[in-house]
Amino acid sequence: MSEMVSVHGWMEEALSSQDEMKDSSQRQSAYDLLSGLSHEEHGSIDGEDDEEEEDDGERPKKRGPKKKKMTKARIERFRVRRVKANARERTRMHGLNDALDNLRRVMPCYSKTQKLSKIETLRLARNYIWALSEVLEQGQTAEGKGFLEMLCKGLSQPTSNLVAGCLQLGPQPMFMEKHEDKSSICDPSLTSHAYTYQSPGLPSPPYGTIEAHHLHLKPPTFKTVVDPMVNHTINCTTPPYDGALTPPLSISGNFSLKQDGSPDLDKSYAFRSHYSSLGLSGSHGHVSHFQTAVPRYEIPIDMAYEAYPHHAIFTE
DNA sequence: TAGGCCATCTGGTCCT
DNA sequence: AGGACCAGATGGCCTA
Repeated sequence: MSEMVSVHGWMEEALSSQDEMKDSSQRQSAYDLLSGLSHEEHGSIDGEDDEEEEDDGERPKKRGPKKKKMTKARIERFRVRRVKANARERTRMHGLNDALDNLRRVMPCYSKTQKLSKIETLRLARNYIWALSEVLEQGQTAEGKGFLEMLCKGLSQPTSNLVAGCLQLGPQPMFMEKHEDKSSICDPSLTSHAYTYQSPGLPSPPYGTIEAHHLHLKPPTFKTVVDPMVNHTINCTTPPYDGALTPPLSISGNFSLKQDGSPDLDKSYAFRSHYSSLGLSGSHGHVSHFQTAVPRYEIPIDMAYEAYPHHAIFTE
């Protein structure tokens, strides 16, 4: 790798006189122009090819076929080959990035302005597949704590918050208990964020901000799920949704409770609620109340959850 | 300023 | 010989 360093050093030196080349394509062509020759090739131009040197006792003689002398034509061929290889590699990486973008679009949450990093996209994709498999195989619902936990497993806190925000749920206490640091703040600005789709609390850095029209909540698109709780079939196939998103619900909004405390799934199917402008008013009141009541949210996380089990999205 | 993320260049390896 | 793929290095950009 020292060779590579020297190559880069050589190129950088050559490039240093071209300060204005900020544009990557410009820089790329400069690289291509200047880097047509590898370190070794470069050395060979002047007939200093190691392979052809006499053994001076300091360097062991290398095995293998002797290298051909670098003629001008050969140098040119190498240069052209290197330039072409660079272009192919760029194209290949662009293809890879396009594929990643496509993957991002089918993730449970998608934002043009707040793109998941590559690694987080892959992790979330894995979790999403896993979570949906669980839904199919074990008849779980694609909503709520369990589903969210599966989605967020192994994700960074910002990504977890993003997913939670998109699904309008906060990471739950049990989920949080996995983390050692419980002294960190609970940040209902996340809830505020969820309400307004702006990003004071959600994982803005390093990803930027979320805007409502950029958020694209993508519910799972499996065909039907038999919900054991209500023993009827829910049609979960949701058409692509491009319209404005409705403000999210609080947890209590998403999971309305019957009078006996059991979840009223007829009223609380998360994704369905998501596309409805109805049923929001109740939760709005709660969220707003919470926000005004606890302006800075410097509460230990378990305390906060006890106090506001239904209204907060807690950060790690 | 450090750290995360990214695009790009590069040389090595494998395959056709 | 040349293309695809890969991983290391590097520098730029952005944010805390």
